[in-house]
Amino acid sequence: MFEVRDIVARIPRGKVLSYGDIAELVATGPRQVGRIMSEYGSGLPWHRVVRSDGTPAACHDGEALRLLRLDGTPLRGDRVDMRAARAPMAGLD
DNA sequence: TGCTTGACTTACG
DNA sequence: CCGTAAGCCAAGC
Repeated sequence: MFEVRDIVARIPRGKVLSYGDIAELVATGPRQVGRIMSEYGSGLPWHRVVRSDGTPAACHDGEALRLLRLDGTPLRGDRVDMRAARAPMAGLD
């Protein structure tokens, strides 16, 4: 699960990653990513991790939007513009 | 070992 | 846009 923490910690400012994307990188299911975040997500920019449709994580959605705005993440209304805000998965190394 | 649950995803209506 | 269903992997009981 260090993988997940490492990846989330490396997400560049103004970019985001979906649970599914992280799940692909760590070769596991999206639900595990969420579960890991709930347990070890402390201290990580969890607000840069959104769902595949661009909606913020299930908790602190208002907080997430606020932080994303501060990060300069391409927001479209109350959700993230995934097309532009999805971080390159090959560069987080 | 088997069932339930969850910061999820995709597809349908 | 919202609700429902099936698939998914791991933890907890």
